[in-house]
Amino acid sequence: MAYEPTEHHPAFEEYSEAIFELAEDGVPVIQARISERLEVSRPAVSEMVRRMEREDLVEVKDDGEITLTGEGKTLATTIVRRHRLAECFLTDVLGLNWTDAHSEAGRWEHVISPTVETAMLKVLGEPQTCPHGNPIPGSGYKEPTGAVVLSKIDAGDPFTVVRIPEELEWETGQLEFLESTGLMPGRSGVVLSFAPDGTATVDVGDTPFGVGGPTADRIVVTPGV
Amino acid sequence: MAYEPTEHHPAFEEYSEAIFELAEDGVPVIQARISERLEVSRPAVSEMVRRMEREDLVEVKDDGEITLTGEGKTLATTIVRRHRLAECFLTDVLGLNWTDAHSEAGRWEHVISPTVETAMLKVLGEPQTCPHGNPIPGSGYKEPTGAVVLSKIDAGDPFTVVRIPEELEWETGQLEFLESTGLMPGRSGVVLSFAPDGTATVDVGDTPFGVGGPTADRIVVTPGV
DNA sequence: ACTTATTGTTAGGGCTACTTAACATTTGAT
DNA sequence: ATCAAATGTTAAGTAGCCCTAACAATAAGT
Repeated sequence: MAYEPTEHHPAFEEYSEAIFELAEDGVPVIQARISERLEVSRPAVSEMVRRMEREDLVEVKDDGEITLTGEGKTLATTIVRRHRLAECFLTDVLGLNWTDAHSEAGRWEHVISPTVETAMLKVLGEPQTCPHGNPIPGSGYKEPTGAVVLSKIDAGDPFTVVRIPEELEWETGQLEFLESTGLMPGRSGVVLSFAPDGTATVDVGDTPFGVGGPTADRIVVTPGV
Repeated sequence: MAYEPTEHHPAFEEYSEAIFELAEDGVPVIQARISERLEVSRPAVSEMVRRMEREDLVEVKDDGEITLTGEGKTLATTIVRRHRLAECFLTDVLGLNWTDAHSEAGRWEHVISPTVETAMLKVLGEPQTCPHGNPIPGSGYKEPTGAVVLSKIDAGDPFTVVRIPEELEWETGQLEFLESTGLMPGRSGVVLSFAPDGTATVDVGDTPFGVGGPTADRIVVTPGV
């Protein structure tokens, strides 16, 4: 059928999303970080940021920090919402695994229309988070009080997984690993020990396994069962 | 997430699909027809056909007729299959109407992976045609014997709709009209009369209505109920 | 046969989004 | 304070896909 481009340039969608998620993950939003996450060269980011500034999607502070404008935030939350909704849909309705759902959703997010979005929300019963526990913008989700990162749990103490931040999903192999070990939102376990380098050994039901320090610094959990 | 381009260039997918569907509709496959259906300039088609020839997706005969090579046909049927499967999915699972489903599917077809395709087939129970009655390539669908176009039915005789060819779906307003009148696959009706200009007046249950000659020349039906 | 319509191609551009190479600046660590 | 690492920018170039204008060749109608 007639070639139908997206309303907004797909690249603007991708960059807005990256900026939103970097901020969400607490990473300083500068060009270098965008370059890494999107795997494009720094000059490419430099150029795109200039264009997005011209289009009033972002503002760049004197120290280089990039923030989304109102319009930019609208675009970003729309894409993030569609991404996470698509992940729910792909796992719950089509039975895909975490890993596949994540990469598929990276394409779906640019193709989902408001009509489809509404229909998906209805079929799924208004979910509030994606399968990895990240909030669906606009769903009214509130992170449980007392949420901390896994590395803050004392050795010997129990915990319940809240969410796997987007930053980790983007590391190759990470989702496969977490899904295979069962370290996923809603699951409870116990921290058995911490190695000097920060590696945590945890038990969520099956065989205990190690979680690297940087990863344990990012996975959000609540203390207790 | 990292920007993931499609395996094949989206334009190649779009052109292959157009070529496949023109042939399916019995329209001579020449550049001018592709130009019209995709709503791009003739030079654009000229260039793309040259590129697709270079990539071994099509062959151009001396008289200008364009045919898909084996590889081209594989690509085309893949896209057409995903398009029609998506239409089924969008109507049956997400409850979209015909018109929306058709335009959405035009984007989905480029985004659906083999994994998702398999999952959709399963959820839908291996459908053989899209909601408009067009065969899903690879489904083993056989058009009913004795199928003819609506304009071949004698005035006063009953008929059952088999399919609305892709060519009509692409005309703006056509799907809305057909859906609103109920002239859709599986429905039976009676041809009340033919005007001198070929316009057919039909009755499929509600108020009788007229169907233009060119349209009646394309809608496929079987005689009888 | 002659005119008109249809079709395809060249030539010359444009826009988006990317690349590498090279350079300037800033930040951090010792 | 200095050297190295990190960051952003310029410049120049590429690929993909599109456009208009102009032109040549073919097909069709009177």
